[in-house]
Amino acid sequence: MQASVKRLRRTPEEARRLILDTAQELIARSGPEGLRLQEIAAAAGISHPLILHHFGSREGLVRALVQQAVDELRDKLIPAMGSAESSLEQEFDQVFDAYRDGLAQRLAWLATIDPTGEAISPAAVMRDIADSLHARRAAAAPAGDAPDRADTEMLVHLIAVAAFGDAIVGRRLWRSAGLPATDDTDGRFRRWLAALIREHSLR
Amino acid sequence: MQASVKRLRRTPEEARRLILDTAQELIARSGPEGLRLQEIAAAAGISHPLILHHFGSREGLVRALVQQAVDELRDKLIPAMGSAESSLEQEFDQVFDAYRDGLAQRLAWLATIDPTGEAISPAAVMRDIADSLHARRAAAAPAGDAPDRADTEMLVHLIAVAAFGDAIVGRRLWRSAGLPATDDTDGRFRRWLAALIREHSLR
DNA sequence: GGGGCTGCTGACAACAATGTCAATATATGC
DNA sequence: GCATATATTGACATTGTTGTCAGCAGCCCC
Repeated sequence: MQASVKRLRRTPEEARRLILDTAQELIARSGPEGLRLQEIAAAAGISHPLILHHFGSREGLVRALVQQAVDELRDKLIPAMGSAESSLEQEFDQVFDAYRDGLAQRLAWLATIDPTGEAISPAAVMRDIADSLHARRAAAAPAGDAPDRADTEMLVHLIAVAAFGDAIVGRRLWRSAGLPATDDTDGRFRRWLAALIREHSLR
Repeated sequence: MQASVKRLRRTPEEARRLILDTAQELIARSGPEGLRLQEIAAAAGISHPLILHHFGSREGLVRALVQQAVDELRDKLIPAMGSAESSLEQEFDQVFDAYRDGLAQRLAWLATIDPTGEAISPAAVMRDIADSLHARRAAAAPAGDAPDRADTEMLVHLIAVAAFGDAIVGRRLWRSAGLPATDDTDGRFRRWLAALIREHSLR
């Protein structure tokens, strides 16, 4: 009666991709707290030992997940803050939007798993970004009045931590301030911050 | 042989306090991921059913934990940002330090447990803080040039999200920027941000 | 000092989670 | 076609975790 379903055979890369993507969807929906192999397997339409086959253990899967989150952030942040053409406001939208779809939550999860930050190699993402931005600021500045390199580093840090914090507790804080937790409020904050930065850059 | 140890009998408040405090220590040390009733009980020197007796279920304990984290943040933030006497730099130190000892991690944990922010009542902490700060700014401003209320709200939001984000991913970002992840770097960032705010407030 | 309220515990129940293993199916190379 | 490699699975083992329950033990009150 039941037509025996043909068993799929993926390449290892496809299988790993499928598992990681499904796990991320589940995390984005209900948080990393209740991440179970069975649940991932059911959502992906596979059996749970397959996950162990490809990642060795649950911990191996978690490592791959956080590593992917870090990579994803890097791949979004570099084009967002590195492009020379877009306006500051557009850049801010890109940076703030980079944390959407649960990426900020995954990074926060990483922070609770690995508080010291030793397990995951940070790479030199922030340095690259600071380099790029500093070159632009130097080019835009009037001759003989190049901005301080340290100033640029602080600026990059501020934007990074503010966007991250906003993604995680922003909406909560707006409600606590009596303001509507809407896209409009989010946008007003971004524009206000952009204006603050611009005002600072112009001295 | 074994002298039968006298069994302690606490008041319900004492018992709850003991359990919550030990749980927080464990979270601060190894993250909320591996928070087990048995483990808390062992660390507190009690039996694990006692936790269930006082909190009903594991979920009840978690609710109490996050509620306490929110309360703790409020109790630290209001005096930090509300005091009229201290300098901006001192205020910043207080705000940034408020997130120490794993409080930021606990709040991030709350964010992953309750992403929408409905479960925990936010109270009007941010509004109170904004009120207080706005009154100060209005008093300090020259007559007829009162600062915008919306501007103060944005400012409070910026400081809150930046301090929060810095507490969680700050050290990681500094390393990624090629800077030392030390108290000195933290302090330089705080002072830089204070200068930025001051510069803005003065128009 | 005796009785009752209830904080507290040990033992157990029930279940869920990760991990193991032998067996099967599918693609690839010859 | 046949053999080999390995992705995949069902069944099972093991361990750990939450939750239940009956009974013990301090403390208060009379």
